[in-house]
Amino acid sequence: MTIKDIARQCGVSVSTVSRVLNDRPDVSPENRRKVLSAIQRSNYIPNNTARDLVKTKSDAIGLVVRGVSNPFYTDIIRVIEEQVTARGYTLVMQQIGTCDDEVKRGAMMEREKRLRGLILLGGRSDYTPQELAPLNIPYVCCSYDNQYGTLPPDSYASVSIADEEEACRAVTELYRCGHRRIAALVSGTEDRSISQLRYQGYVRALAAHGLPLEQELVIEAGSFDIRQSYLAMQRRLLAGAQFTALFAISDNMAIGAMRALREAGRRIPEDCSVIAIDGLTVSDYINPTLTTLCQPMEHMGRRSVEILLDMVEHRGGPIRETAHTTLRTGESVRDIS
Amino acid sequence: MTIKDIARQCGVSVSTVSRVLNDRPDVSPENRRKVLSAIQRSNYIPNNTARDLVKTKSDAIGLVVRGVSNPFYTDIIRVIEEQVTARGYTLVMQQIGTCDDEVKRGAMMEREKRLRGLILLGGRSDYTPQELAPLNIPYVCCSYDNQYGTLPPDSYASVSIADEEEACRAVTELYRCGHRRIAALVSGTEDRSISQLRYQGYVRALAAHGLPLEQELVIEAGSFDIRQSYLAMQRRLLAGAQFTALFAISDNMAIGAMRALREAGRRIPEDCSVIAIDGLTVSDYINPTLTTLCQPMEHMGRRSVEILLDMVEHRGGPIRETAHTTLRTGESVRDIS
DNA sequence: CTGAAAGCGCTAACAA
DNA sequence: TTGTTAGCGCTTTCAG
Repeated sequence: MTIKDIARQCGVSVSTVSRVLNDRPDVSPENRRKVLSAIQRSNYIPNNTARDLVKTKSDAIGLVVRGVSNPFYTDIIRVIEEQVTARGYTLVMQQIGTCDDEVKRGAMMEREKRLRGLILLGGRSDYTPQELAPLNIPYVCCSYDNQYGTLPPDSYASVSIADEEEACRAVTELYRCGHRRIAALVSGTEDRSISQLRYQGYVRALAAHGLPLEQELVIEAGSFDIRQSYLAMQRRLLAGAQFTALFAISDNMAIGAMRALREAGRRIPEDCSVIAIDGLTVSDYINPTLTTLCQPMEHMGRRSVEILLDMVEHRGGPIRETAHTTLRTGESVRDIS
Repeated sequence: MTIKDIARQCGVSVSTVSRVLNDRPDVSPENRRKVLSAIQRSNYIPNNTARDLVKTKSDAIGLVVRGVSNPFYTDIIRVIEEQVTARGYTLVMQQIGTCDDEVKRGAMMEREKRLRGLILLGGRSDYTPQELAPLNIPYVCCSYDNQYGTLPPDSYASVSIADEEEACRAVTELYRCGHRRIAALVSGTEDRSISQLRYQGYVRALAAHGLPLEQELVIEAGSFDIRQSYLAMQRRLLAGAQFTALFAISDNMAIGAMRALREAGRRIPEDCSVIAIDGLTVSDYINPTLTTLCQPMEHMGRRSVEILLDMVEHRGGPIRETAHTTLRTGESVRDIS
């Protein structure tokens, strides 16, 4: 079933059919009606491939997700998919491991799939202009920024929270509750990702409140994985680390650590308070419910798509947007002041 | 940069270039070398759109995910994406709400994106041949079967666990531990989805052990949502339901219910044991860790892709495969016998 | 308002 | 082993 068949059925030319297909005004009402009903009747759907070919562009938006197992992304992906589809584009998603290069992958997709735009969900925060050069299409960094890189600030688009600041806020919240020995659970302290940023927020908060930075209280899991977090915390507890509160850079990691704390006989929040950043749905149901700074995932996903399509459709340039978190108070933090 | 440019550069015809592009044997070593180096040099990448058009088929595999927020799917999606990409195809994913029609959506995608095959992740279990008729490409049902439908058993492919049987096994496990008043938390008892299947496993187990089926102990959340599960359980507890154990049809729902139990002052597992089906990663870290029948998600995702591509590449027909769960013993079930 | 015809970039006969 | 050429299904001038 092609445009030709429809044309024949209606006794008009393919151009006329094409016109009604593309909602052009220059078609007589009568012909439009005829064509429309023929399309309906024969269940015809235009061949996108042919369309893309002649228009020398596709309707594909790429999504490269880094660090797949991260449940934080699930909701954002949903929103992105929804928005992209709603705006008439097609989402092509690829997931990559934490060690892969999202830019290289994005550039490959750009050419192979003739992408119109690219969303990078999670990634490194230290791009150089050279690294990004292979990307010839608009892109937006979702949920991270380029804090450590050398991209000119107005040359790229991003939607993220102020990681350092929010981490500082989380730690300050613990401080406000009287905690003075506050541990931090991070992926890495110098991995050039949000882990480092949030770690620095922790460092800044300690400094701001006149607390010493102790290596004993910095726990590196080496990844954002729940199991690695569990194991790292277990090791550190075995080593006898003493603290009354824990700041975890992500909900998922907090959940892993909480099991280790529990197993070591440390009650939460009686013996140890826990606060995190992300705001996973499940965090509000675990025992105890987790106090966390919720990222506005819905908003972030939507804005990423909006900003990207604005660029794709030449309605706007690269915008860097900072979203704000909301404190969701759970049962995991105790005021000991 | 097109195939023509390359041809001109090398002083050969487009067909020759096309031949080396497609790794055909009938090209002289010299020409092949020339073309290859020209391609390299000019950083040329073939236009997939044009390829797809002439071959009247694409390299796209569709994935329709129903019930987006279900964390159970996250891992499977990852595996599916990995496998599909590894085999040289492109994954096009669309998520739909629980009320949307996955077949209709799949059929649309088939035509718009010229899909080669389709994976349906989650869906109804009561398709009729008429409903599936719009689908003219191979498809496989992942994580569910067509128990309630009228599709000829050898006409469709699926990879799933034996939901009813596994549910029966879960409930029997509770029975074995001495429980006699066992509640069930389901989405719906007659929703023609895995919820109904697992509910029937519950019913069968009760019958097998001579226990009465009591309406008071059947809790319908109306969805697979964690919050709805929490609220449903809360309502039922308020109504004064008495039971010593709970069988939840999914981990996610169990987690929601556990909070309600906790808040009602019922300790797990001392006052109420909980068992579920799915085996989410997070379930092994919550407090108490959840006893659950783990679905082999990795395996199921991989097999779905394998079976689908076997059909797409005409290497095999529709296969229905049943995977088996593994009991992961957590702390949520207590032996009271 | 309508139709004929020229491509979009590529593949695959078919001929040479 | 090569090149020529006819499409794949659609959009878009350009005439009428």
